[in-house]
Amino acid sequence: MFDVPNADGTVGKAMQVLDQVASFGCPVRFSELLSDSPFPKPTLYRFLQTLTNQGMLAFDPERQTYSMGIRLVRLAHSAWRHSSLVPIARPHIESLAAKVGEAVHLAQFDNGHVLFVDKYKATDMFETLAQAGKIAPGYCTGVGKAILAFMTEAQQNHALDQQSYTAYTPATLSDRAALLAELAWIRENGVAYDREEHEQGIISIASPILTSKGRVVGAVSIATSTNRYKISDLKKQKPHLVKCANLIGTEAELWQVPTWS
Amino acid sequence: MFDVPNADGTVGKAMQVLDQVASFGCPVRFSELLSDSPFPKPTLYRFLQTLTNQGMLAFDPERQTYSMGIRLVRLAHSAWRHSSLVPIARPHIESLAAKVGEAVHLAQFDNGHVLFVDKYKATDMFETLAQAGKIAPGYCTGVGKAILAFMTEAQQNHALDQQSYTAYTPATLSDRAALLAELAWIRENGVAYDREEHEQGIISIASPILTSKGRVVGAVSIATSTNRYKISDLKKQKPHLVKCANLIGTEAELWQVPTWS
DNA sequence: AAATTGGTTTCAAATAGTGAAACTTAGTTT
DNA sequence: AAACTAAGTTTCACTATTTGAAACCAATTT
Repeated sequence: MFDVPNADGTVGKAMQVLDQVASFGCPVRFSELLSDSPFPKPTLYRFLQTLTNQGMLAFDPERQTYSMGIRLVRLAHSAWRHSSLVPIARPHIESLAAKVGEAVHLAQFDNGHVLFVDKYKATDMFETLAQAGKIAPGYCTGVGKAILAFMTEAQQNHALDQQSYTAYTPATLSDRAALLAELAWIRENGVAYDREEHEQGIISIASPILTSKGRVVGAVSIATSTNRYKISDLKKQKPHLVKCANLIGTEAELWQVPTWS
Repeated sequence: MFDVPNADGTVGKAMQVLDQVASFGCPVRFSELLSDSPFPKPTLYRFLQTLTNQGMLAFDPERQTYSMGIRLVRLAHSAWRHSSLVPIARPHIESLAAKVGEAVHLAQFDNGHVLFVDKYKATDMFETLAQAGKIAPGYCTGVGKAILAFMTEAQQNHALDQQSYTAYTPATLSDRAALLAELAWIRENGVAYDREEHEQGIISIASPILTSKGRVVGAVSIATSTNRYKISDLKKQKPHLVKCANLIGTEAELWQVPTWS
């Protein structure tokens, strides 16, 4: 007998509210949230109060709007430094970027989405901060497909249910069957290609990062523009990319936390 | 009649658990958390489960440890971009840094602590990411004192209660009375100085960022080392610093959210 | 002055959280 | 190998918290 999906009690609902505010991507008024909320007025109201009290949301009394709270920045700092692959992967990412001279991305999976946790572009260092934390869909990015292909069946099913299959470009795999076929191919081949499936003119090659027990923990990719390279050029980078991913994978396992200032 | 401080119900407790995990700063086992937790075993256990389910924590099944979850990175990205002063302040911070040739910091207040949300050092851009999200005490940093001095009395009292008054250096103002006197001076003077109160050899001048209604929303500082400059040199930068803070303050007010990529 | 909209508070009913104790592994020790 | 121990998980009756319909309180608008 099934009970409703997975509400995770009061805390789960509060996190749902957090996500909702985040999804607006800008300061938002109570009534705007209410009109798009599964919760009744007083319930939503109390959640907003509690979360604001807690610093997870910020309330602008002049404008009467809610936005994401500053406490999240502190907590995420911790996440970024200790839980993500960033500290381990950094040096490998950098040297790969130096070697191939193209943008290298590091991504992890979060609730059906690909979350970019680091980005290294040989030419400019500036975008990094703005990029870390960005999300992209799983089904139509190199890193996304690389991760999906190596999930356990249960994880994969769950994740595939969460995809929207929007056709961003003519090349997008826009249904589950097409994606499943592609994933099978990726699993055999070891790496995934993004053939302008998410953005016109952008292609990439991505490799999953696996622990020795075969658990996927993320993916690395080399991304470039069709102006400069073709998929066949990216294929040549496969050995470098895979080596980099393997290094990160094995190190992630041995990892003992550093006291990294 | 007082009831217990401010627990904010179940959600508040869950956030307390989140903070506790963050405070370890490294992957941590259930028993380590338990031995330092106000909650009984099953209660803590359930919170950890829920938070992990929600992606606010990450559980490493191989090592059986908890660390901060990747979902926080996504949420904080939103916070950093939309709720913090960063997007408004960036250009002003950069030009100030270029003008004075020293490190410029942008900070906001979070639960008694100073939280650095951006840092610009003319010479290297690299530290920025590692620095954003870092925290420091309020009572012994330039930015901290600048913010404290301009809070409402209620906010200030609350914040002063949260300070530890640890004497990091001989110059630290290590009790509430001394700090209060200093804050009065700062309020008159408009800017705060850090005379090696937090770290030996590091001094700074900091200005609060105020809205037109006089609400403090953060602070900017110019920080340098005693090897290069003295407090009297920093005093000369006061007009530049204050101008920068004012620009940020007025813009923060007019701010209409951008659809910033 | 009446009506509407946006935000806040009340309060009894219902639900979800609590934690002592019991249980299950996995790892030691005798 | 049996007996002990420590770490993690589950149960279940008890209780505290959450819930949301309805009422209330500004501000605006008509």
